[in-house]
Amino acid sequence: MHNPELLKGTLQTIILKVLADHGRMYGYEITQRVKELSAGTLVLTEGALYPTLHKLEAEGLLTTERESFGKRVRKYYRLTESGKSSVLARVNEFEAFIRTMFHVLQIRPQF
Amino acid sequence: MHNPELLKGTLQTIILKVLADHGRMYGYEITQRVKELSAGTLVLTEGALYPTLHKLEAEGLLTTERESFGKRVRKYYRLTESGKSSVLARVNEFEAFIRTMFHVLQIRPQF
DNA sequence: TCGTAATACCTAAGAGTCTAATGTATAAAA
DNA sequence: TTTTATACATTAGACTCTTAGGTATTACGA
Repeated sequence: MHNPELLKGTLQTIILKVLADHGRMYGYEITQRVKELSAGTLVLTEGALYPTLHKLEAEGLLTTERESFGKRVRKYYRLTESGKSSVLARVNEFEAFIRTMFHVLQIRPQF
Repeated sequence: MHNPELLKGTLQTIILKVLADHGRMYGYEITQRVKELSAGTLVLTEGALYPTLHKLEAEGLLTTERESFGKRVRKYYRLTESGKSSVLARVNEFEAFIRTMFHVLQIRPQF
């Protein structure tokens, strides 16, 4: 991402939506999937990812379960019912924001 | 704006583009125009607006001229040549960000 | 006329979100 | 065997914004 400031405020939405689309995922897996979906432009840093995951869990939107693969431990996250309800709201909010920005910036790009 | 976090990082782009579209404007006028263009959803606070205008001026993207209307003084901002070159780049950057977000969020809304 | 709202500029403290750096440890690849 | 990738996590500091405060003029309604 050339301007990383634009990303601010979208991280929770990204995490929730990716989890909604993929079911159960662990942190590192989320970063790799987002990198893939964004063709390498969007790289989630660990300093942003983990605190956000913990926060979403504390808010009751995610639950976790630890699983061992040999000596390696992964912490899987999945949406709670509350989390599932939130996803659509967050995505709608993001879309509304984009529509507003299109009006303000007077642009109407072809997507 | 329901989620003001989404706005972060877009303020400079908004100011530059609105100035590009309207020519010469003063601070308060910018807030009103943005409010109008966003149907009231996007309200620029003064604590964000003025420091940003000063910063853009310090970076050479804007120039100012004070003008008096009776005893009231307005400070008009306009794009410099450097500012004009920046506008398109910023808007393109924003559009690229949106395209990336559409991929990551797996959405393709009708605008 | 008198108070309030709108206009018009500005700064500062603090909150929130992120990056960069650091730490620990295992597994795979060169 | 050394580096890279995997996998978790925290912390200091940077950056951007909101909230609150300050000053002053003009317009409007009671």
